Amino acid sequence: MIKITLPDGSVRTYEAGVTALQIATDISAGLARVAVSAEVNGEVWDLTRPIYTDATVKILKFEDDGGKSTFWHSTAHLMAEAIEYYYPGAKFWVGPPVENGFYYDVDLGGVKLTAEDLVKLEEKMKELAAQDNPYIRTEMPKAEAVAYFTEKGDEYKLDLLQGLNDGEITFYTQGKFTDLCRGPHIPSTGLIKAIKLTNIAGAYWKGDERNKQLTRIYGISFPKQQQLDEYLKMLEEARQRDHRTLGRELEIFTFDDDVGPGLPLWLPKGAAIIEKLEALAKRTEKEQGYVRVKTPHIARESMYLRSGHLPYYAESMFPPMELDGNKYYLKAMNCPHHHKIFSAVQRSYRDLPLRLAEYGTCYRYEQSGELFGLMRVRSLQMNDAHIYCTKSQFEEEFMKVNELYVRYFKIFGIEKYVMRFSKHDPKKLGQKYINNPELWQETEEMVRRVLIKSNLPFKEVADEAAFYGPKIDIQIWSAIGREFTIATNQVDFAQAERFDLYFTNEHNEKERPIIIHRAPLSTHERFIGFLLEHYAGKFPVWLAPEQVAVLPISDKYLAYGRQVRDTLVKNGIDATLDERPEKIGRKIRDTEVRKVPYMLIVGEKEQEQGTVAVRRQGQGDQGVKPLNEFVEQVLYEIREYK
RNA sequence: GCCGUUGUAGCUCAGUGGUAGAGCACUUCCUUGGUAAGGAAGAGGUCGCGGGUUCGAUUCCCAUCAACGGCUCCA
Repeated sequence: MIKITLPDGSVRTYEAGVTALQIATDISAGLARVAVSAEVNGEVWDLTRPIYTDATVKILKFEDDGGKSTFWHSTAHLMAEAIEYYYPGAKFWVGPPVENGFYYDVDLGGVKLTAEDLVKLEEKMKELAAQDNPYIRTEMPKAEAVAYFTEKGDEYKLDLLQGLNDGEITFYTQGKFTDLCRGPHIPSTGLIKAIKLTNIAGAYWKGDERNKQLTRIYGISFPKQQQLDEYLKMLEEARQRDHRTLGRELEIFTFDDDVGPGLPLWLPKGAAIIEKLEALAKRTEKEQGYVRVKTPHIARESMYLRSGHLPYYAESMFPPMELDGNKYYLKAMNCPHHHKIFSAVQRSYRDLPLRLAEYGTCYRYEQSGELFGLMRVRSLQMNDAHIYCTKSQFEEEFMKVNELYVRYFKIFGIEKYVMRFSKHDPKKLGQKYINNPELWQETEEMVRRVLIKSNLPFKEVADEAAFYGPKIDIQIWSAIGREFTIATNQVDFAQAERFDLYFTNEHNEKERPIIIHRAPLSTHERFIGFLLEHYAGKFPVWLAPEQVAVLPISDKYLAYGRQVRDTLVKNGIDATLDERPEKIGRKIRDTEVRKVPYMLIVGEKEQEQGTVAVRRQGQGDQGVKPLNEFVEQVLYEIREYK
């Protein structure tokens, strides 16, 4: 007999070999019906796998994390069965669950799938699901498995087998499909009630671009049709929130073929947002002891050879232009220019830390397939600054930059982000990273110390550092779920030497500064792209390109409307006047759609009393108040970043 | 860069081997209306660009550019 401990702490006794499904049935028939897998001693198991020892068991439903991945992984197998039915020679690589659904990478031997094929596969899957075939787990010795796939001529599964040992090789069969798989799986296909194959894409085998490209089919499935409907609705809402859609609708930015891919044009409203962001950054940086500089957009090749960027970055820089026998590059980063400013003047330890800030415009030749709205572009303006400090000042400076993120993120209400401590990979020293193992270790230790001291949650990731040092990246997600680095704080122990940067220390000796590269507000492009989605286009008052719209009831009150608008503008508020001969309902609607935070409705009463009828976007009528009171209120909100 | 899909009016999208349509937006006129769409008329496209097939291509084929979904790469 064995003891089974359930999540509520209760213990039940069973014969050895009991399955989680039997336990679930004992708890309730309803639970057994919706159970998809079970967590046995912390591992996710098949419901039908016998348990022979004492264990803690948690029955997983679809809604549980482990449950979803089991469910989706099983659906991937179901899809594979359908693929094998229509494309008998198909060879399968891996079919894991992902955040939303699953995919399977498959070699179809040159067959190209169309959207109609997906529908066809989907129908077949539904048919196979309805057969309610059980997923049957079998173990197999390695030699036997190798023989099986050798005969089948399946190099992909043979490759997978290489990494496995005897005793850990299991197969799963449902219906006519058998796959090498670690599992676990749901008990049978009948649980899968709703299926949607979402798209087809190419994916390099093992994620290496030198390898063959396999066909990847993405899909998602649910135990109930209603859940699929809700999911599709959510996708549609995300699409509405997409910054590319909002950017067009709200006239923030545009692209044009004649200008070129990845080169955004900022429309007046986009430019207005930029100005407000810069005002925030400049004011904050001034408070924190930064000084501003300006540098050209191009520089000679020699500077990028000196900085060490060319060997690492040449591919992602625009090709050089030749002038008088010299090569000039469009700058892809501001740091070398700033280093030159550091060395332009003799520096003493008394000058440090020196914090050089610039909203520099950079150009990066991103691969064409990488471009993505404003989030990934070829011309970008960075909230850039370089801090030159002594080793003993480093921790404090680095910490201050981290505090700056927190301060900014609070203003923008950014809560969903991950701080990533990006380290180097020792195997790539001398290739991707400057070859100086001791300094890597030392600086990574310094960064870790600061992070722990700042009490900020972070995760460490190898092989994500800059070539010149470790960094902290702040990761966010776009509306459609893509991950981006929104801000970065980097240590640079390499360039000071390359540029022969030094200051005179208190012992009258030359000493190298440590450099911090930081961009807490990212680039205008990525940050505004992110903010558009974050606010769903409804910018807070301080940041809105059009803060107040004055809407006269009819043109009899246009003169008063002008007076109100002019008063607002004189106070530095971005206000417009709707002079169209439209009805007030129409004016309100159009202004609501533009997502202008405040509407002031003015008619006879307001004109007589010197008041305005305030309407808040998305919230409706806020009542009447004197104009000067409203002005004070808006100025307060702007000042407080509300 | 690679795989796949798409490309018709400012936007969203119909449509066809015989040189094109809708809604919204735009312009003009009428309406002067108190909290999310008043009415009428009009203008606007060499159907992404370049070749080919054809008596004739926006439609079929090829190439190219761009966008989109992934992969690889990065703020």
